[in-house]
Amino acid sequence: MGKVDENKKKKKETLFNSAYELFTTKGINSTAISDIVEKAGVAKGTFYLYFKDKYDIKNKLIAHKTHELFREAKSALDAEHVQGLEEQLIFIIDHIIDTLVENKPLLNFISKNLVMGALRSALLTGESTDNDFYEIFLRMIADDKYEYEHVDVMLFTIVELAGSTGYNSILYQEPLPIEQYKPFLYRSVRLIIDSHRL
Amino acid sequence: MGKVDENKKKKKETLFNSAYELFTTKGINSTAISDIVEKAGVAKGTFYLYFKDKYDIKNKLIAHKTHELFREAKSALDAEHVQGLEEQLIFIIDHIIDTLVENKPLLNFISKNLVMGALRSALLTGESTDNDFYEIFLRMIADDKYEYEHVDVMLFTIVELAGSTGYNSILYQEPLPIEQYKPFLYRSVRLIIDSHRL
Amino acid sequence: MGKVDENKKKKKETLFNSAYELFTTKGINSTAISDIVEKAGVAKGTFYLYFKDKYDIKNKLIAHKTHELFREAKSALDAEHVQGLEEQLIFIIDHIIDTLVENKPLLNFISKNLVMGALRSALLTGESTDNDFYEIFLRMIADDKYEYEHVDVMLFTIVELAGSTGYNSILYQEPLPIEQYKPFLYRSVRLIIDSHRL
Amino acid sequence: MGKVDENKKKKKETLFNSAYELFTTKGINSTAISDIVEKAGVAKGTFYLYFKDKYDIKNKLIAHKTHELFREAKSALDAEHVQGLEEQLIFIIDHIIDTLVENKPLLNFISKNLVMGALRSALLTGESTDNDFYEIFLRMIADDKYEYEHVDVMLFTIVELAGSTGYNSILYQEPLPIEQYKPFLYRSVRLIIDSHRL
DNA sequence: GATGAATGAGCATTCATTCAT
DNA sequence: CATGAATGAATGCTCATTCAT
Repeated sequence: MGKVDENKKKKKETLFNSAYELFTTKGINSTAISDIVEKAGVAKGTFYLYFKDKYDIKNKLIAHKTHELFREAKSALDAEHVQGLEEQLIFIIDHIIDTLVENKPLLNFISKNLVMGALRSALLTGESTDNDFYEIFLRMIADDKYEYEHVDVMLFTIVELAGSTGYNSILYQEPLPIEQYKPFLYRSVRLIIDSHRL
Repeated sequence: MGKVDENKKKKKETLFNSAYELFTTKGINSTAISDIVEKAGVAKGTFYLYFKDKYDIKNKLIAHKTHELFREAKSALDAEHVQGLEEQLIFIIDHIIDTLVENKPLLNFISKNLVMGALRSALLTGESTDNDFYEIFLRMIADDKYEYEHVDVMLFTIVELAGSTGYNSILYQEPLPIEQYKPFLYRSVRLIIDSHRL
Repeated sequence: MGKVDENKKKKKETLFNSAYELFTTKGINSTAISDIVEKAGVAKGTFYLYFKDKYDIKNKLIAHKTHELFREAKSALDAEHVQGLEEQLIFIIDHIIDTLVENKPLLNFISKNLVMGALRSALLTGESTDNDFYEIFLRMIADDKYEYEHVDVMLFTIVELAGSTGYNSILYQEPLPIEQYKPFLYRSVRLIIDSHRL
Repeated sequence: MGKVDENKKKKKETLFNSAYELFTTKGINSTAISDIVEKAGVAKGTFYLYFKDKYDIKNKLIAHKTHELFREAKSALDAEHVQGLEEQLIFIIDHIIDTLVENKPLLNFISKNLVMGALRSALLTGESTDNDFYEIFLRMIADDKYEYEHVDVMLFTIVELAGSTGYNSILYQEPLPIEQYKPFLYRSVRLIIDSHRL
């Protein structure tokens, strides 16, 4: 990669990071492009060299951050030796929840976009195939000792349930703080998995 | 109610309706207060006599519309003679889903705000107590022949699950069109209810 | 007219005058709306209360100024007792040329828009019918002792010829200064009129 | 001409053609230099190696296109054996009108600049002397069997008249479509020529 | 209460021009 | 010669909010 291309990538990343910081602290609506470029230390026009508008960078950020979240959870899972699909899926959910508990601005940012974003992220980012988490999930399911039917429905239901309840529980402690809600959530997740077992 | 008060209420309602129509067709971000007042046929200053700003009217609209949704579902439930908590809750969910299938702009508008909005709506609207659907749900549970523990957690989990999956299924037909997804959703709902039965 | 309406009309006129001054001195392309409002001493938003954009005010200005030019020429004609269509038309042309010689910025501004603008100005301004110069010309022709055919073609040809040659002669002294070119122009005008006489 | 010079000329021509295409389709004001270079497939900086700015290329284009128009008309005239100045001048006007009828974007572009542009084009382009149409016209006049006075005034008047009326008649069909207006125009042209005959 | 003219800060976006490579 | 990334001034336009009537 030439020096110019290196520089370009660096500029884009700086804009990316600046936007993320501002979106999570001030909110998207209150963040002006002039804020982003000022923080990034580049000229206003430069922003438009890399992104179409504020919503372009927002979408790319959400996809990127969601991706990161799953990638980290999967790495952690691979480091341990968790047996059984139920335990594996709950491990991933638990890891993501713990990460978001520590990073509420991030939770607030990706908010309820998490779910569909996650499963579609490969599409959005256009990144390499080994990042396709949907594929990873399917492989995990296939490797389990049990057989499952309607796996896409199963995954969808679990992810939506965890995402939606986790969001409220973490941010508002309603109806319970997340640590107290976890047992209920994981029980429901297990029930849903069981119900798809052949 | 005096003629003046009547007139006042009417103006407020006109603004309410105009805002709703614009929010659902143009989106909230693209709707200006000047659009709302123009459609409502009142002067710009008048808006500020009734609402603080665009987000004030937005929140009140969401609460109002959510309320309406539950009220209609409850009325329909009362018209039939559905026995058993499972059947009753599923009836309500089913009714709301069917309503939203026919009214996608509304779904899009209340979107994922539905859930918390619903349970908190009494707070937001400050309306009369007999509209408190949380109370209504509690009574339904109390009237069932079984006993339940952690009813608030149970309701929360069900509502979040139904809201989150229903939203995607209706609007994007993912992972399945809503009619095909319903059996899976209702099975999960039943499992969650069962797991809270003493 | 209420005080408010009076004020509105005054604001619009101030914007009109400021725009005209700037357009004629700096040119249209180099005149920003912020220049106009600054000169007019009003806020930027006020401009958009009265005009759609820069080109809206430009078109209205051209129509207005062209109108004025013809109105003044006609008034001068009526003050004298000029006999015969040829003499009358040449009087009007001569009066307009003399006015523009004294006001080159105006000539430069309306430039070649003069002609069509003039004959269509009633349409553009939507002003009262007695300003319709096309009608006035037709009446002048009808009142002449001779009969004419294809009067619309005759007027069009004369006006285009006078406008086009006058513009160059006044502004660039090419091929001759206007005072030296006038005899040639008026001879051509007479020939064209004669050729339409029955 | 060396290969480098050839390449240079080619680049300049590509920019020229791209600019013309854009000016005629999008208009000059709406055409950015970045549009021109993109269409030409050269880098932005390259533009500035050949032209000062947008208006530089515009002026050169007008002169070039006008030139072409006259050159083609003269070629066509030479191919036929038209006798008499009147017939010759009308032949040229007629040829140019017919060309512009088929190419309205071009007419729109050179618009009313045609006239002065034509007579001054030798100056603007700085091209070789045998392209000087003014000289060509003078020779045509000298070769006629009649003698003329004030030939510069005569040419100027004819060219302005034809340019100005033709523009409106072709583009707006006002006051008549060009084919119906032609007899009137040519009659006026003949009258003007006659009036300069000694 | 109701109006709507006026405001002017605020913002997105464009684009001619430069200059290091 | 040619490039094209970077610049940042310039500008059109929006819109929430105010306030005199």
